[in-house]
Amino acid sequence: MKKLFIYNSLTRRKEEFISLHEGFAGIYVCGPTVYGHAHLGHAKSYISFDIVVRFLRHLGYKVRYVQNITDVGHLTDDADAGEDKIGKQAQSERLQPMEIVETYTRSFFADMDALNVLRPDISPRASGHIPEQLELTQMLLEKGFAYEVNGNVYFDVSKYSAYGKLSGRSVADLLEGTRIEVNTEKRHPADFALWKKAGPEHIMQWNSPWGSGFPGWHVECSAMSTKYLGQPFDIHGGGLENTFPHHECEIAQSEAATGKTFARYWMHNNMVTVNGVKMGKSLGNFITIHQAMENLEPMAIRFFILSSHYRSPLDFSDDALTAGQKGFQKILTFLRRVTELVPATDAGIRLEQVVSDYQVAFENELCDDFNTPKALAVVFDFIREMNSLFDQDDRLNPVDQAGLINVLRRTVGDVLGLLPDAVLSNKEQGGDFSGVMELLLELRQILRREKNFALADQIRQKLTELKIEIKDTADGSRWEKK
RNA sequence: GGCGACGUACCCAAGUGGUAAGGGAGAGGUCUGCAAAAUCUUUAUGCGCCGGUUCGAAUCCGGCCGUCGCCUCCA
Repeated sequence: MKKLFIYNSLTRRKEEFISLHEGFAGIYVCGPTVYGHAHLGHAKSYISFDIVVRFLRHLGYKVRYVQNITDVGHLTDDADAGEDKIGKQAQSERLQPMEIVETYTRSFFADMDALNVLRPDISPRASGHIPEQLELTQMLLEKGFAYEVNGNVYFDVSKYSAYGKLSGRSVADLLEGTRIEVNTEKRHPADFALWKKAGPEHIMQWNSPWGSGFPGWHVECSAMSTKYLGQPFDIHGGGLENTFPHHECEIAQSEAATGKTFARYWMHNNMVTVNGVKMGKSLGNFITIHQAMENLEPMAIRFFILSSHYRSPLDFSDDALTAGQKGFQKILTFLRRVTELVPATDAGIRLEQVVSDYQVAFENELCDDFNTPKALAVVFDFIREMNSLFDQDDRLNPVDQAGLINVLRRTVGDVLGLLPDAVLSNKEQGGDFSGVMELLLELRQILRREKNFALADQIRQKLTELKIEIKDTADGSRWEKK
């Protein structure tokens, strides 16, 4: 198996990835809180981790990918004063919380499907794992890492000396200049809730040894990740903005409770900005994936996201997106060209070596912390080389043609996920009116032969307006739906 | 105020010590009746600014300027 290097946020270094169990990889990624439609930030995050999963599989790992659905406990505000996001949305839409959860969970998966993000193997819901969360909380109480006050249970940060090891903060720093309001119940302002007492206004609440309530947000990820992946497990992923406090708290809870390492490699993807400014719920400038897909095809969005590294911030601007759209189109055009080349057994050149070199180069880039921009550069270099070759001699051995199509499907398709069936079938010739198109092209050939270019160009122009592009080549005309 | 990133051509974006990938846009050539597609050439003696280390720095160190993130909900 090839050596894969991953930047580990915990050590702030690239490290060789060595999975806990040879040939297997367990990965947990913080999933969405389903109280609204997914936005471009989700797209970047889940596409980034989709690449991780796809590439691990490509390398031969058997991957178990767990990504939670947060449907309870995530508050709108400071952990002591806020409302439950789901509950709040339920009130404003006058629906049951679980209706909200269903609606936005389905919406989330629909968007992810459109972006060709593979579904996780397990999508556990927080509300479906209350016992596991209670158990972890209980364990922390028993071991003295937590304390109960008035039906609330808090993690005692002062008992866990490693608190801050992921985010590089010290508990002392947290006291200075902090915006955490002092809650008299808590022994230390940095202590965080494992279990919250629920007032009557809370629709979602469960019985617990400390009265009726609901779990704190951080505890779900600790409980569900280790339930399905064990502890320790290989990779924990999430958005950079969750490094603190969310991930820091996950580590504290899990490692304090069991005395074992929680996750071995931490991966954080960077944020999305829109025209240079942060895309934030509070700023009201966030673009949903659904909105973005009104103007752009999903694969153009995916291509654009992959054209920058996952640890770099990405700015969505019209110019950049247009460039992405065109770049992606170039790959499709090439794939079509290869598919349409007429195989010739007497082809002089064999491509086995160059195809295999290409695949190795492609893999090498991704082995370096999933460097998708470089991998794409390898793809484009290869395309240029092949195009140049076919411009001189378009005879291609059938074995090479199959090999070429295969390697593109494996790399651009299976690993980068840029060739979903929808794209391939959409771009294929045929369809109900292909006969009509052929007739039209034939007539146009006659016009051109008679040098009636005015009329021939008019037909081409009209078709262009109908999103059908005509290309006149030496062997005749071709058409393509745009 | 604390912690942390980043600043590369007209735009996007790789590159962490050895002499600036890739995509888009622009210019010119090939092909074409013309387009489109493809292809070739070309567009940063320079990588925010100023110092330093080094035979050699976009890459390391220090200072400054600027942008952004986290510390409060966010992927």
